[in-house]
Amino acid sequence: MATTAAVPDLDRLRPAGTKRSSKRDLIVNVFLKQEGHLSADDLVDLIKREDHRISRATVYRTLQWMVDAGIARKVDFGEGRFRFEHSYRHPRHFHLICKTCNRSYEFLSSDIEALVEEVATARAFTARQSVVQIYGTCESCSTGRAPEESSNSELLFARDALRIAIATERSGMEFYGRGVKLVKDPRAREVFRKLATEEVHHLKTLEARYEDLLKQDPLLESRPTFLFFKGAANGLFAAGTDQLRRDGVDDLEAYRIGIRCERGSHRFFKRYGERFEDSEGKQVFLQFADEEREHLELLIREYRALVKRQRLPGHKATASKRARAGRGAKAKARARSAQR
Amino acid sequence: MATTAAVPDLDRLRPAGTKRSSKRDLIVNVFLKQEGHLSADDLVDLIKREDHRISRATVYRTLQWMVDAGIARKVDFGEGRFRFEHSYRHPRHFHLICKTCNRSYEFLSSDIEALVEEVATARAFTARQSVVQIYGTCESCSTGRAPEESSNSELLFARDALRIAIATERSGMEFYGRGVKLVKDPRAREVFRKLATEEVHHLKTLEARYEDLLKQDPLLESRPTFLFFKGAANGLFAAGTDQLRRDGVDDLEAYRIGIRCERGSHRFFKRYGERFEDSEGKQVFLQFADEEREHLELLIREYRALVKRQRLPGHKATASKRARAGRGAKAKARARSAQR
DNA sequence: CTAGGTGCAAATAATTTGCAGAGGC
DNA sequence: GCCTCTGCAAATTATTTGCACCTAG
Repeated sequence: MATTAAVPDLDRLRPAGTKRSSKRDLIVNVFLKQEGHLSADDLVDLIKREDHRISRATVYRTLQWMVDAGIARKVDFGEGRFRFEHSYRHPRHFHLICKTCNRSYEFLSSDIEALVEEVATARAFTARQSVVQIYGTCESCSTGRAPEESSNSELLFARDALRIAIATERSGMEFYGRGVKLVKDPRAREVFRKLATEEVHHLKTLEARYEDLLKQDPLLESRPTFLFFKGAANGLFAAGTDQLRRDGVDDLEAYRIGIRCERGSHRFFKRYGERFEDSEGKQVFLQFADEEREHLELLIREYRALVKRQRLPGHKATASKRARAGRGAKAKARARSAQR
Repeated sequence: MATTAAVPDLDRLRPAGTKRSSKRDLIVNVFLKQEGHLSADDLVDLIKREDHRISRATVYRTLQWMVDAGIARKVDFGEGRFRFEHSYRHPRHFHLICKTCNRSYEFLSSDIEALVEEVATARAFTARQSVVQIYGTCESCSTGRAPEESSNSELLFARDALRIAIATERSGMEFYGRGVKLVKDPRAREVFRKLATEEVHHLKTLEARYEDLLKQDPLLESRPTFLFFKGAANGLFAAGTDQLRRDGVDDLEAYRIGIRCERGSHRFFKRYGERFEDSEGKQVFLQFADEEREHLELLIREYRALVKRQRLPGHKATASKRARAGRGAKAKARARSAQR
């Protein structure tokens, strides 16, 4: 759908000491107009239709050039030959490959990526790229129903990332809202109130963006999940809100929980912001990543200030006594670990 | 190490209407003596050394025959040609592939497998096989140190599966031990006591097997993790034991927790028992799987009996009242879901 | 004796390369 | 004019196949 995008800024990508060529341009354009995973041969056929004087070798050379330039990715579905997919505006992803109809379906799993990283770390292996392929039979082949045409994965990625972001902001709002009521220190209450308001603003921005996205494909909401990310389904602050519900959460504890959640959410916006190849989505996410980092820093600062204030006499006797006693060291250790 | 195993019962594997042949036997034997991932060409070289009159075509044909017979698996590391690995006594696994030295390392992640299954289910895709490959640089290539010789993955698999099984039994022991003290109904106490004893027996069997395994490779304990399975590191009953620690766990709740844990542990033994290609390990695991299923059934029976008994009058008024009131339906629903 | 199994050489199939001429900067 | 791009044909690489011959059951 509508990926008839004009040739991107190829000039930027063009490796040094390289010349423009009308044939290469033609091949690149034809390639970018296609959806899905083309074999070299498929592309040759398409090219021959436009200009039959372009040779097979040139197509091969151009494919290699596109891979080097970062426009295309070479993928191997175990067929004994390679296929090529766009990488411009297509996030890295994994594949479901139907052995019956030879179609392939894309997905991304943050959870699998995290586990892959863990395994690599455990084996002291420096992972540069990973391939996850699930071979089997697709829904339309096993039910006999017509295959649903699939939306382009950039849109799906944006949709899912936004859904997660929205859930995160919503849970953040709830978290800080609950915090305002729970926290005893007046300054802390002010901090929580401020952050709650910010989350509301973020939420509005994200929801507006989500609406925009839906306009690009009316069926977008009904399409299957592209980005799998378990922990984030209810928002990254959901666990924190649960913790706030527990008895005996004092102001310091509330800060610590907030710090943990903000850190997760900062990471989320940073990581997925970088994955967006669409510059607007990227901007929104990276801006939020920055803001979340500011929240994080604010919380840490305030946390420390509160620790200091509680240590001073003239406050609640019990609290300051505890702080001066054995607990002081522990709290410091926690604050330190909170910075990590 | 020591995989110079005699040719397995090839006769069993031999497809119907197939004739014995000394050349094929030679090829199969040479293949099975090798460790690691051979390309067809590697094997041809090895064969030529033994008998230079065996042709390339025969090697190819025999490799295909081995794949069909289930002795070998064809793997694709994206080199433009296939490699072959044993499947006899080698559990299915994933790969870390070093692009510098072209060595490949094996691992298995139950966690990744579970996520892969989830993704497939979400997309209504019938998964038959999945490939996970991590490309990058291995430890010895990035540090320059000599590569550690790796143990054969059958042993590593057995080691890790046994470790998990031992942790599971240990946690099961603790779970039932705690249950005995906590549970009020005398019959339930008896059930918990019985199960605790059984877990002790299991534990002994498994520990003995683990000791045997260590004899096969003195360095076995120091080798890196092969089977990654997060949830099971502390035993599949660990979470259950934590739940027992909570306040307000009544006898029924204790049963429900036990049912959940036994189900997980039954699944574990079944799933990994089937993966063992070593018949002894397989036997131990599958036998345990059966016993865990019996435990499971016992718990469900006893759970139901207790529900019934509590519903009868003459018992603790509060408990039976609750059971007769709104809670009855809920408990039934839980029992039903417990059967799944 | 007959269905497989095997060797050899030739066929495929995907991709790469050498080289001479064409074309952009 | 120089250096890159391109077409063409030939080379390379991994794997398969046709066919005549061989061998186990």
